[in-house]
Formats: sequence, C-alpha cells, structure tokens
Amino acid sequence: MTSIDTKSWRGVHAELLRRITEREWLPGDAVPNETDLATELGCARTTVNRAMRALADAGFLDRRRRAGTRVASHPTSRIVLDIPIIRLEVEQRNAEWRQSLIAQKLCTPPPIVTSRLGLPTHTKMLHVQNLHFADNHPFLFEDRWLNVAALPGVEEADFAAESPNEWLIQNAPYTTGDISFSAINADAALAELLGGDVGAALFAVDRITWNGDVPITSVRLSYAPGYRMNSKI
Amino acid sequence: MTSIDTKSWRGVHAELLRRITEREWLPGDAVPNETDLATELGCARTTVNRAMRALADAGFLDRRRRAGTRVASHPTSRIVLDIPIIRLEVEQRNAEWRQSLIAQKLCTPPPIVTSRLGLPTHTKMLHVQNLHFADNHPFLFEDRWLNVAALPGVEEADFAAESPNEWLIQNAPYTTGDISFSAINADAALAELLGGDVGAALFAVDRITWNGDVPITSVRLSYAPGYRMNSKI
DNA sequence: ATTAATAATATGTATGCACATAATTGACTG
DNA sequence: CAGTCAATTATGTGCATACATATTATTAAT
Repeated sequence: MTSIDTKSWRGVHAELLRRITEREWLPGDAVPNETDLATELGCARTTVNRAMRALADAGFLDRRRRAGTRVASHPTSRIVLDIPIIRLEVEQRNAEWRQSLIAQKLCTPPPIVTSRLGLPTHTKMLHVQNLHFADNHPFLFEDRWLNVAALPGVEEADFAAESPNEWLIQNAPYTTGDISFSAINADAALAELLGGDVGAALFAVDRITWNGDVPITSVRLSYAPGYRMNSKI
Repeated sequence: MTSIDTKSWRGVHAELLRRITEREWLPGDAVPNETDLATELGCARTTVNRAMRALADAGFLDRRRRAGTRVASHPTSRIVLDIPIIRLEVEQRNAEWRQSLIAQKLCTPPPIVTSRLGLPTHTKMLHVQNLHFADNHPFLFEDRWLNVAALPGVEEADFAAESPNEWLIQNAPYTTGDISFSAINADAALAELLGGDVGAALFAVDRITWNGDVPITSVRLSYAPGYRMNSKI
C-alpha cells in the first residue's frame, strides 16, 4: 500500500484520480464538494481546488459553479502533441539534420492558397520548397507560401542557410493557426524527392498561421513513407 | 487602449502574453521575477504565479527554480487533440452514426499484436471488426483485439448493439496508452469496405491501451479516403 | 399557477504569509 | 586549481481567510 501524501495537491490529485480510475466514482457520478473533501483528506480547500482543477483540465472531471463536480461521462482522451521545429524533430531521433533548398522565389500561388489565407487572388507570395533530411535520408518535404507583405525582410532571407521554419520563429510574432493531418498519395514529384513509389501513402500536415487576422504563411509538410506521429494518452 | 484588469490572474496572463506576442520580450529573454512583476502590476505574487504557470503550461515560458523564467526559445506549438468516441465524432459532423459488425470471435492474433501488448504468443484474444458509417457512407474501419483475461464479461458483450468503443468506456477502467498516427495504402479488403480504390492513402490511428501494466486492447482505426484530423494551434 | 425576487451554495479567485525545494553562486578547503 | 559545501534566490506549494460569481432552490408576489 503506497501511502500518498494527501496534504500536497499532487497527493490529492493522485487520490482522486485513483477513485476515478478504480471506478470507485463512476462516469457521471457527482463527487463530494471541495470543502468536504478537504475535511476528509485533512488539507485546505485551496489544495483540493488545485487538484480538482488539474483533473478538470485533463478532462477527468466536469465542474460547474453551484452545480458541483462530476466525473466526466464521455472521457474524451486528450492528447497533447508538442510539435517542435523540424530540425529538433530530426535530432530527437538521434539523426543528423540537413536541408536542401529547392526553390525560393516570388510568384503567384494557386488560388487554393490565397483563398484559404483570405488574400486577393493574384497576391504575389514567396514560395519556398525545402527538403529536410535525417542522416541523409529524405525526411520530409516542406512546401511553403509566405506573405511578404506581413514579413518585412523575408525577401532578403537566405533560406539555404536557415530553414524558413526557424527564420519564422526568430522573425515573426507568435501566431495562432489551423493545423490538419491527412494521408495523401505520393505523386511523381514527391516520390522522386522522398524516395518512395508513386502512389505511396504519405503522412501530411497542413498548417496555416496568422498574426491576429493577418495571414503569415501556409505550409504543407509531406513526410517520407513510413512516418508515424506518436504520442501518449 | 484596452485596459486590462491587472489584478486578476487572467489580466496578468493577458498582459504577459501581450509582451511575448508583441515581442517586447523576445524568445530566450529572461523575464522579471514574480515578486517584481507583482509589484509592477500591483497584485499579489500568488496571482503572478498563477498566470505564469498557465503560460508555462501552454509552452510560452520556460521556468526553473532559482534560474528564473525565460520566454521559450523554441516555441513548440502545442496542440491539444480531444479524441471523442467514434459515435460522437460522427455526430459532431452533423451526420447520423451507425455501425455494422463484421466479426466478433475468439482467436489467436498475429504475433505483431501479442508482442506489442507483451502477451504470450498464442494468447487467445477477442477479435472485433466493425465498420462505422456517417450518413450511410463508410467512415472508418475499426479492427480491434481485446484481452479477454483483463475484461470480465467481454465475451458476452453484444458489439452489434453497443460498439466496443463505448462498451470499454462503460466497463473498463480508465487507462493509459500509446497512440500513433500514420498513412497507409488501402489493400483490397479496406478499399472494398471503405469504398475507395486499392492503394488509396488512408489516415490510420493505432492505439494500445493499458490498465496499469495489464494490456487491455489494441486497435487500428482506418479512416475512409479524404479524412482530415483538424485542430487549432 | 406562473413569475419575479431572494436566499443558499459550490466553485472561482485574490491575498499575505510561511516554508519547501531546486539550482546557482560563491566562498572555502585541500 | 579542482572540488566541496554553504549561502542565496526564484519558483513551488500549503493554508486561512475573504469575497466574487454562477447557478440552483426557495419564497413571495401577482
């Protein structure tokens, strides 16, 4: 029997989580209020509050003022994905990262890009195509459009030396955005670049980022065949 | 000038986030300590602490005792995916959900399944194959192996009436697990079930769940062609 | 009986204080 | 000069208290 220090919020957190995971409290059940739990566990209400807030953040509890706290009835598993910059993702796999710049030129993007960004159809944007390697194997192909109007200095940037990924972190403000994950079939060009067969299933990430309501960049990352994105639940 | 109530932790949070997003504090910069910020903003240190903890949780700040707090220099964008049960995922798309049970029988899984779960090679497991529909279009194919030894009553469950997904929520304890996302090419069977061409790229989710160190289930979800998983950054 | 005002209640938050803990700095020692 | 240890310091946490706020329950008024 592991005795848990029920006077720390982590201890209380663990104890409440135990009651949930061991089905002492079932999904949908109301749980005692903070004051009663504090008395029972011999700590301050603040401490119970901290623990219960953490459990609510993690999706285990539903809380509403006055109505009280219940065990979540549809425990959606919540996954937190930390998406690092590409170089770090490669290095985390103990591989050596390098990139090969394929294109960097100002031109008019296809309408699908401008429309998704909410820009006029014929806006000139900076098109950057970049192949990232892990230990000299193709890792992913980055196909990016940058809104030059919102990124002063971007036209002078040397993306062969610094990947657009890292340039943006250093030079663009923090942003919000949409991200979507999908599976695509490799066309001839992607197959050539990434070294698989035409038609191979590729894991793809599409990302649009904004600074407030100003569109910054739209990018598609196409990973080499066999890539998996892993996480813990 | 929007005056923010700097005496609430949300106000402090907003103010600090503003300084980060507007690059008043640059990535890698050290930020003032809690006591000084509390003085400057006219609130208690506890309040500043709450705000800074939230920013650190969200990945904007790196904090270390004694060493102080800095703006995150590699702002890994953090994505929170809430993965609901399949029925809810379909219903959230305003579609009608139904399922069609394809197989439910006790048999010996391929070695890859037992080895990933850490079970003896010839363990009998319950194999459940289930096709989920959204408005009568195939939505995803669920191919699941259940550890009968860890799930009393599972052999009597009627998965035609209740999807294994929901049965597990109601009858199995909360679990931990691994999840991975990948892209696969549809084989003949998947193409037939999901209604695409052989070779079509499919978005796949592999998930293994455990109750402590007891393996519960291993499942692969193969989504119909064109599926995207979306999120906000 | 319906509706509006009011009380009760659980969670949310702010504060001052104290002490715990991790990590760095710097002094001291061999 | 290297290595050890102690002082320092920023964050981490617990607690008592008070008040805020959202929501439900109750009561009064029509």
